[in-house]
Amino acid sequence: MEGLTINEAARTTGWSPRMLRYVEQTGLVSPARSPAGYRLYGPAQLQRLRTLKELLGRFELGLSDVAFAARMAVRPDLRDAVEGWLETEARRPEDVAPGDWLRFEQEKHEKLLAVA
Amino acid sequence: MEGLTINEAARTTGWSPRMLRYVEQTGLVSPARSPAGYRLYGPAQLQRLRTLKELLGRFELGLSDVAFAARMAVRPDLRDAVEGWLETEARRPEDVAPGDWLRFEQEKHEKLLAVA
DNA sequence: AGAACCTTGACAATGTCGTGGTAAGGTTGT
DNA sequence: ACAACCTTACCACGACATTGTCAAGGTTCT
Repeated sequence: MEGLTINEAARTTGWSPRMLRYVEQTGLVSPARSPAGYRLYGPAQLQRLRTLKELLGRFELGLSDVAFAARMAVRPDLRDAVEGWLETEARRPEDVAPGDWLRFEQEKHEKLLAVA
Repeated sequence: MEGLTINEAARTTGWSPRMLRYVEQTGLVSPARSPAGYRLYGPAQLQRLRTLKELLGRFELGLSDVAFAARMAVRPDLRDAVEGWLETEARRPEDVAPGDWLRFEQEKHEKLLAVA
């Protein structure tokens, strides 16, 4: 029995057993399994669970937010598309010649979405 | 009346008027206003609305996902904390000496969360 | 002035998220 | 064998996300 079982892990991380299963379901922290199927949390998982809790509390995030970030981290096409869309938001008309900036935006969006 | 009113914008973008108000509420696309308070969508907003629709459909995203990405784009502390947490996920024990890697993770998380 | 817009606000239906339970059944340590 | 675990699979509830629709009232165009 290499590692803590779910109730032990719950006690040392502050999550409930129920939530540990839910966190696993989101794909954010997945423990190993014993031959009989018991969840076995190692030091790495325990640490990740604690810091995850910190992260969520500090910024008022939901698990789904972090799960979405994870999805972006693993899929460059997603990330590029989202960040590309967001980049145009900050851009101001003053940055570009009066007649050009709209066409610029348009082509940029088209390119980004076409590639993705 | 510089720009399209909400129903006109709805027709050319594929969003419903109701959803255009909702999108505005999420902060993702905010039209200008006429002196009387009418929403006026310019070419830039229309383009952003169309590409936003594309983006959501192509990757099965919700507005809240993109809103969260926008929040990260605007707050480096949030972004760094989330990405820092995620980075450890990909890392394998083999990358580091057997006794060191856990301490390494631990310190990394502590630093990241302390700074944020 | 009257039709055809626009505004905000509210109520409603459906769906997902975050959590907690509970039940039926397998595993483990003494 | 028996207590104390564990597993999966459900039901449930409140909060939020996504849409629609309707009402009361202001604006615009002809």
